[in-house]
Amino acid sequence: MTRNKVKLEYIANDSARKATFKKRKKGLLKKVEELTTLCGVDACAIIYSPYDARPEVWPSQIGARRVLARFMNLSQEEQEKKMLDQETYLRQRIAKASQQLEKIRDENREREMSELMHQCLGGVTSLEELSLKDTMDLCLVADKTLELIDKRIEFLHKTEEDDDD
Amino acid sequence: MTRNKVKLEYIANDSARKATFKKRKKGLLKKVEELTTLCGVDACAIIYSPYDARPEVWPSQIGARRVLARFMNLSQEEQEKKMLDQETYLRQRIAKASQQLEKIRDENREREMSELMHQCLGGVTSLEELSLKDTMDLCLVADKTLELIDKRIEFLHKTEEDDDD
DNA sequence: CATGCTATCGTTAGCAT
DNA sequence: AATGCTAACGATAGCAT
Repeated sequence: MTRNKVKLEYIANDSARKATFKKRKKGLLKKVEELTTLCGVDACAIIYSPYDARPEVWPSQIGARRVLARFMNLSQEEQEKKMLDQETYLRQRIAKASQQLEKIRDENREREMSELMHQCLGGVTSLEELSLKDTMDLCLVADKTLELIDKRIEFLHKTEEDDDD
Repeated sequence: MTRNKVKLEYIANDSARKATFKKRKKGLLKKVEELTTLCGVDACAIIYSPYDARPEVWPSQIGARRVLARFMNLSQEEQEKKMLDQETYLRQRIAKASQQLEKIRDENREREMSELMHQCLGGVTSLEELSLKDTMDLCLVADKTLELIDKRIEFLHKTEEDDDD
């Protein structure tokens, strides 16, 4: 069941597409209902499909028209400002994923350099074998480590003073 | 985490409500995007909230307007026919749940009578102790059981004939 | 073709940072 | 407040009837 991750693309098979449509339409309307109930916001949904002459509308003809009236009254320019269109939406998701990737790369780089530093200290690796970039990044990690050691020393001194009191 | 099932009602706490709104709005837009992509249907969503002056709109100003134009052009009467309003939606869900309940009750009743029949056959219970309704239902179960036995006998006879061939 | 089932996957409430 | 995390919950794809 649901063995292969569903690809997000048009379902070619007619009956499978209709079945998925019915299920997901139902799920979507439920979500809209929950959102408006839980958060007290005004929303509507309109879904056109080849399976019905009329669109599916939520929450009701009246409710939808009220929301739409608000929407249609906004000037076109005003709307464009806050509008989250599909391209913007996808760009935001890509940007976020890229950020996460970079963060993970940075973390990995730091771990590498930390390991390298310990290898150098243990004499397994020699500084002469390293590229310029590796040497520089190694310096950063070494600096960080020194800072940590300084803080530790300071803490231990403070503890000693407290003991004297 | 999510210890107590979320009650479907307005969230009184301001910050919790806002947090839930942001999360669910995002999830909802994703669902709309998926539905249109997978099933090739025309849809839009518009969500007003107290957190933004402008509504959240999907898929875009142009796309939403195209769907809305279709919708607004329908006569009011035509719309009412196919409209699934909130009350109808809830009534359908209640009706379905009631059906399931009744089905389960029937099944339980049949199990009860089956047990009762075996008790009677074993002499644990006497037919004199039973109400009219119980007796009648017991008859139904007994009839069913007899049918099963007849079928089994028929099957065994057939098997015997086959052995003779 | 519609409906029901359920393993699997996606969503999110509550918490931590 | 906003963001990230994750256990728990809900939605649903594929199948059976």
